[in-house]
Amino acid sequence: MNDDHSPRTLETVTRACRVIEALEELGGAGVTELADHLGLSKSSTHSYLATLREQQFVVKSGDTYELGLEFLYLGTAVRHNHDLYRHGSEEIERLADETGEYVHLMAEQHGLERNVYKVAGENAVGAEYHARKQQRADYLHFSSTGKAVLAQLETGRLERILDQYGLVERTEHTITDRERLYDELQRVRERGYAVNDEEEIQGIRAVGAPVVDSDGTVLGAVSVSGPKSRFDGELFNEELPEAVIGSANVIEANVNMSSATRSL
Amino acid sequence: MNDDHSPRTLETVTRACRVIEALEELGGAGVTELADHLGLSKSSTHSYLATLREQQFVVKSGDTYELGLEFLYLGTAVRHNHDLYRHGSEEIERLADETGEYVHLMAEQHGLERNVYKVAGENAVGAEYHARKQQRADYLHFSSTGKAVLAQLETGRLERILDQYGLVERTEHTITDRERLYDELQRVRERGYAVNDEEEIQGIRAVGAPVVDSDGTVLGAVSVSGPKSRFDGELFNEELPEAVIGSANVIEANVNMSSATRSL
DNA sequence: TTAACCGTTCGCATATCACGAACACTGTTC
DNA sequence: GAACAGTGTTCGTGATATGCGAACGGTTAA
Repeated sequence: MNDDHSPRTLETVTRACRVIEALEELGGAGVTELADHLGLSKSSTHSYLATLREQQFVVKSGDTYELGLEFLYLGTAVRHNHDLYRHGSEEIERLADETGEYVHLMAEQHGLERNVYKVAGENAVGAEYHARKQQRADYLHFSSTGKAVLAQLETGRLERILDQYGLVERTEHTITDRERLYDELQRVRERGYAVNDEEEIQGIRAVGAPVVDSDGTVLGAVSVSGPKSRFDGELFNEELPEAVIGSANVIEANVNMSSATRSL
Repeated sequence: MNDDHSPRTLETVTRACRVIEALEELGGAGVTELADHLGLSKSSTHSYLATLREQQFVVKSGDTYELGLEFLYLGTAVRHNHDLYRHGSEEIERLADETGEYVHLMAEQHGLERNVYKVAGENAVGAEYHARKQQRADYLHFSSTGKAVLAQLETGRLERILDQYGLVERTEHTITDRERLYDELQRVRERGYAVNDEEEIQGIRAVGAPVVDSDGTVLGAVSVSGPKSRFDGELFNEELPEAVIGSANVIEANVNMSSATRSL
């Protein structure tokens, strides 16, 4: 049950991945700049860039190398193959229409939260929040979707994730105590939805519900988020939870329907 | 002026790229399946997958490996960094509203056409066309955007691209003769826009205009496409060309404005 | 029970990659 | 106008990381 005997990995591939990430972070770079950034020699860095370019993963304009549109292609392909997007995008759009707020569809990968799809409702606010959610990947313990997912994991995996990443404090409201988090997750399981009360960003609240497979594995979670001023009272405690859980259930139904027809 | 002395390239990186592409094509795969597909040994294939997984580029569910959401992140990052998207997305949306048809924003990379952004107008039709445009990358010589771009390239680059890829026939209307293409490109330059008259897909016409930098380099092209039945007469010969050129000009202005302010 | 599949691990031989030094080119500086 | 400090690029070499095959552990089917 333990997948820990770290398998043999290829340094050359690892370095290639770091080159790609660095190009993204820097928004394109020259050979020398990249070499410094990665701690590689200029000549080696050049070889990596030349290879990625030959494979059309990277383009060169003038003397700077950038990630190519191949990544956009791969990204949309990944999204379209993802169960949550295939069976959830329409429902997410509907929910954004209904609530008028920001709606997110997230999945967990490698113990971190990844954005699958997001839609801004008519009254959706929060340029800052929007930008924050643009992050590569983020921790699970301070978002409504993250907590909704964590609450569904078997304790073994939960603990391994917490061990690996810890409970980083993002705002003063972030839960940083392990026992408090366990209590919180218990409440999430009881209520069927999770809440983010300014734990990720000051002034922003969110309500999230997990999307669970028919075999009980979590696929991810749906959330609605908005300003604290608006997210209050009956809306925050009843209407939104109901709406979010409803959407999650619709998506679950779509997923299960499709997997049922697939096995005919 | 010749960049041809093919530089030294890293086989390990090339193979990693092929693994990624194969995972995309197959929509996820097991070790043995991938090894067969790539002509590598099982053990080597495993090492590649293990490395890509460690770098969080790949996820493993059960016994099948799939591309991770990292690619979606990288893809949207690439799009948001792309000049055409930054300064063109709004205009493209406006054009889709105005015409009610399918609108595309494309760029050339490595001599092929890459989709940057697309918006479906209200009456937009063509599921097939839509799917076709989902392609990884396509040739330049049979699309309106592709021809608009080709018409702006210096003859050296143009010839190198044609030498590399040839004039593949996609439909019976595709231009497969070099001289005829040169004539066509000359007309494109004279009129300021390019036409695709069922050269890519039967029954689909399109009008495209290039987006050119202030130093004269092509950034890409805009197009409007739709069914032959509707794309006819005054609309096809005057209104749409005017609209498409207008949009291209707006995007050019945005791009130049931004590069002007940047150099202060 | 056996057999035929998986995915994974490991040792070994060899091909591959990292480095530094040199090159070509550009723009700057004095 | 010449020397210089920056680029990006090429190439030879030695150290080592990688590819392979064989074997292992597991699951499913016969």
